[in-house]
Amino acid sequence: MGDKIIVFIDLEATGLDTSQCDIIQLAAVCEERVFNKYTVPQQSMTDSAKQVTGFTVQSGRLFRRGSPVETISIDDLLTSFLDFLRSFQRPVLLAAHSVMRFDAPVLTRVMKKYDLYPQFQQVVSGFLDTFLLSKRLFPRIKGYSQVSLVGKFLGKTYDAHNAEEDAKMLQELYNVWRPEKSKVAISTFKVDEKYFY
DNA sequence: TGCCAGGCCCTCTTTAGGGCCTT
Repeated sequence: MGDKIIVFIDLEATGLDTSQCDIIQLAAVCEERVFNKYTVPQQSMTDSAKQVTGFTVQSGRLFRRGSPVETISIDDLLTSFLDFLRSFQRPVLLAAHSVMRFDAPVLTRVMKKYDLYPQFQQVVSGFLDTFLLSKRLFPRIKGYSQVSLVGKFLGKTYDAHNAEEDAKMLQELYNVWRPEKSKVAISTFKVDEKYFY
């Protein structure tokens, strides 16, 4: 249980329904190392997802705020993500804001769909939910959205809903918080918890 | 199998329920 590697992740998707949404962008950050890939979703985006993320699909191409974005297949995206995680040479903890509500169920479902879940389980030891963690660390503050936490603790605004920026900001927040191990442990969940499909 | 977090805060509360937060 010594020092686990924490990889901060974020994903943008076609909507909030974890049982069926498609991944559009997946980013992961660990210290100076960065993973960031995009893929064209198979299904249309919800109106609110379009509004929030700024992504659009036109003629099978992905755009963010009107600019074209380089994409790869979802299969390649997932495979290269696993390669990135494996490069740390030990099981990693995936940290994201509300990971238990959103990122973990989506990743679990999609990994299973592409028969990559055994590999995923092999390299990922668990999930750290920074939303739950922030509420334990700072029980009396007003808002716990990532944007408000970044504003409060880092004193800055940023390109929210760009997965890479979100993941980087999350790492910065964590480094500023320097949470006790016990509070981290309480906000950490095993990969194969039964509520993931 | 069947279930879809989860713990704290607020309030039209304490014999409880809904919102937060994530796209």
